[in-house]
Amino acid sequence: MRDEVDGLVEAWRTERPDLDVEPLQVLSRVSRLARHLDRARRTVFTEHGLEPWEFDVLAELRRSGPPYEMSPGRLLRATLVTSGTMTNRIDRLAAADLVRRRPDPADKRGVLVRLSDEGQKRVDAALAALLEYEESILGGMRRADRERLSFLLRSLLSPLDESATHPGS
Amino acid sequence: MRDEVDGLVEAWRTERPDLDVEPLQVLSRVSRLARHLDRARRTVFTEHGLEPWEFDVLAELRRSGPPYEMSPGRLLRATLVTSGTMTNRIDRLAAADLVRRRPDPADKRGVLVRLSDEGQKRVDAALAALLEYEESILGGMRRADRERLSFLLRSLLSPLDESATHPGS
DNA sequence: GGCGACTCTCTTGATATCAAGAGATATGCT
DNA sequence: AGCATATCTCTTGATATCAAGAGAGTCGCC
Repeated sequence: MRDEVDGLVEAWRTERPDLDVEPLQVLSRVSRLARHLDRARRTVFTEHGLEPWEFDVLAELRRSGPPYEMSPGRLLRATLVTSGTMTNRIDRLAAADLVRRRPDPADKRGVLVRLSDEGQKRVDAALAALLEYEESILGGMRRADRERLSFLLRSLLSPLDESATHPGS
Repeated sequence: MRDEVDGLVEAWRTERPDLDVEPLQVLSRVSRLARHLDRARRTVFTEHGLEPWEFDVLAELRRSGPPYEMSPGRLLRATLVTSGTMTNRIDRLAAADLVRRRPDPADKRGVLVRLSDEGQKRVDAALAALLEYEESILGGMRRADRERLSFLLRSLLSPLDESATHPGS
């Protein structure tokens, strides 16, 4: 079994024998795997009439539970985009009738974004398709290995999530 | 130990109890970790006067070994960008004197792109800084766990690399 | 109660990317 | 040899994103 990263590491070891490139064995694989997943997700979502960014926003609303309604501000913080980007996204989602905007009765500065019935249908279908695809990627991996992998990845991710969530350092 | 993905999975389990969202435990962590790594890489490279895309191109040349020279076509295939993007990148790298363009003596259609001395200095320094950062991320992880993680990630990545490298399916 | 600082959404201008195609040279088949 | 096809780099037009800031409304402190 061999992948692109084995070649990458080998090339660096030849060109930079003075450096310890061992961390690439783990972290380059994470990056490359994520790139493949992005491409595949785009394909899966396209089959369900959604762009990846559309899924991101709709899924955030869907996960929040009934009444599937949030402020743009909360949405942009959850999806890590800027306010200009979120305005643009909501405009296009509303034009496609996947969400609806209404004034926030409690704060006249604000609006609320609510998932439409069609939006919920689409995001529910897209999630099912995504999981089906992801299951096929994980394919033969045994349950014990999946859990081991989740555990190890969590140990890397958890400190990073901490520092991103509490940016006060 | 808890991360954002634990919350994500919990929310989906509440809202979609009919679906098995277990694959997210592995693959959402891969995606989120990659996003953190991208941000951090940007920071590290900026400290060395390079954009991430500049590092990608310069590193590709550096890894190819002396004389650190490749065609734009080979570069764009290695970095997975389109030809228009690569032309733009080479323009800017040449303007910054990190690479030089010259006509290919063997093929009058083509040009060759060669790493300049300054380009090599920059990419060498940036790689060292990147590895230092990556080592700090891996921090306390034991060698045996790193190897286990590499092995499991390779088993996921290898089939995907195959299908991307040989697109004839 | 009134004023200043803060928060929220949306707008503007600039940038990097991609998809599609143009123009020039090379290659192979008859 | 000659012509069609393939290959290579670069150009064009459209799009999504971000950074910075504008305008409207809210909240707290004096």
